[in-house]
Amino acid sequence: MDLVTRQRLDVPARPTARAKILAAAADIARDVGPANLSLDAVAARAGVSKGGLLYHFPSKAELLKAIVEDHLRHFEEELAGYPCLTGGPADILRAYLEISMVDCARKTPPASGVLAAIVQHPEMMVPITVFKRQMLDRLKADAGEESTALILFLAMEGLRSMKLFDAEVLSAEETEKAVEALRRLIGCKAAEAA
Amino acid sequence: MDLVTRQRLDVPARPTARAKILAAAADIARDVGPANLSLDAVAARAGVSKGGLLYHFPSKAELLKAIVEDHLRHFEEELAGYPCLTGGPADILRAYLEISMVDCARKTPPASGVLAAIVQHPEMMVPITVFKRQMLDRLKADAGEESTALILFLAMEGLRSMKLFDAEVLSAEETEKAVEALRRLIGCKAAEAA
DNA sequence: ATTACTGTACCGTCTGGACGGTAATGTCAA
DNA sequence: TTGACATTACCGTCCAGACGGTACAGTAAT
Repeated sequence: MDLVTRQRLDVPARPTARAKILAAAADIARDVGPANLSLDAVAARAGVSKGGLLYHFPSKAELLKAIVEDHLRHFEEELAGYPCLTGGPADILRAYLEISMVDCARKTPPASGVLAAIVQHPEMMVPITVFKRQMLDRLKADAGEESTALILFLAMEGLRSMKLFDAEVLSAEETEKAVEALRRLIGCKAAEAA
Repeated sequence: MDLVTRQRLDVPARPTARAKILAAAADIARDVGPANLSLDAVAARAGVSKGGLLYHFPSKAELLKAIVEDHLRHFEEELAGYPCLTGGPADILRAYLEISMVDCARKTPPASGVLAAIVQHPEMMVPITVFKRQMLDRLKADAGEESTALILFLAMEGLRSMKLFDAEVLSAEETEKAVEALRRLIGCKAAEAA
């Protein structure tokens, strides 16, 4: 079984190396700024040699691509694994809201790594844009009113961008209040539809 | 020569060089990715030599700082210059919403330059964060309900981040619908307060 | 022996920015 | 008026260092 197949099947023989490198990249990006991410620094932080790093990721672009793909896959998985309690409408709205929140609350977000990928290779924004678009479509299909989906989506994107830039503009209380308001918005519209 | 450009920037007697450099930086950042902004490229695009560039901005960091400051100042000026029609409550909410929209609709947004500054020197996020926080406080003070200000703020941040990354997720119609919904939200709450 | 890696040494390129010019535009005293 | 010097605005070259990536020798397990 070669490396590529194993990665695809999610069955790493030594799961530590790849995962450690990805985590290290996010850390470094956060520390020195997403534009100043260097392979040397990532290798050092991950506890592997540069040769080792380049064995797993044959180029910097590949590493950054992997970060983006991991990020997207992870979000998708969490969303798919979210327990749909009611089975009724607005379930996806709710799941999206809650998953986005835990995603934002994560202590070491891989977001800085994603940011590094985007600013160094703008074309890596494409899969992210596609993902977001599909997400919005799902929200729209699930929402009673289009505007509900739009507002929820935009507000979550706002919250996400804040985390992305490490800008703690909203206090924890304010964030909670905003989420509460959005929950009300979703619930209200769902009740209308029912 | 360029009267329009000169008027947009306030004081300088010979504003051409400085303004051209700032504009060139935004263009280059957009073209090659915010992380790959180089002084050589900026100088070439601006039609000045590298020495000339470094005369106006003694270091790359100074150039990036100037981009951020210009951006913030510009937004603040537009907001201050917005005609307050009613003189009543929710005026700032409305002005913030409309100014944000024209700011987003701008054909050549300097946003890529700002992004370049942030990702190369994360500490440059600080003044932006402060600005956003003050903005939010003003919105909260003007809003009848706190949640209204929060939702509006977050949604606008979401829209802004979309433009920042050149991700056209929402169509023009969807954007308009979202803005309409937000206008309704503001108007409704203002009427309640009155 | 092969596979699956690690570690090191090195190379070419790019980049920030230091530096030494230079031409035009004041500024001011004689 | 003029010559002497100062300042402003800019040019073009050079260089040390950092970076991405390659080459290759080594190793431990299968």
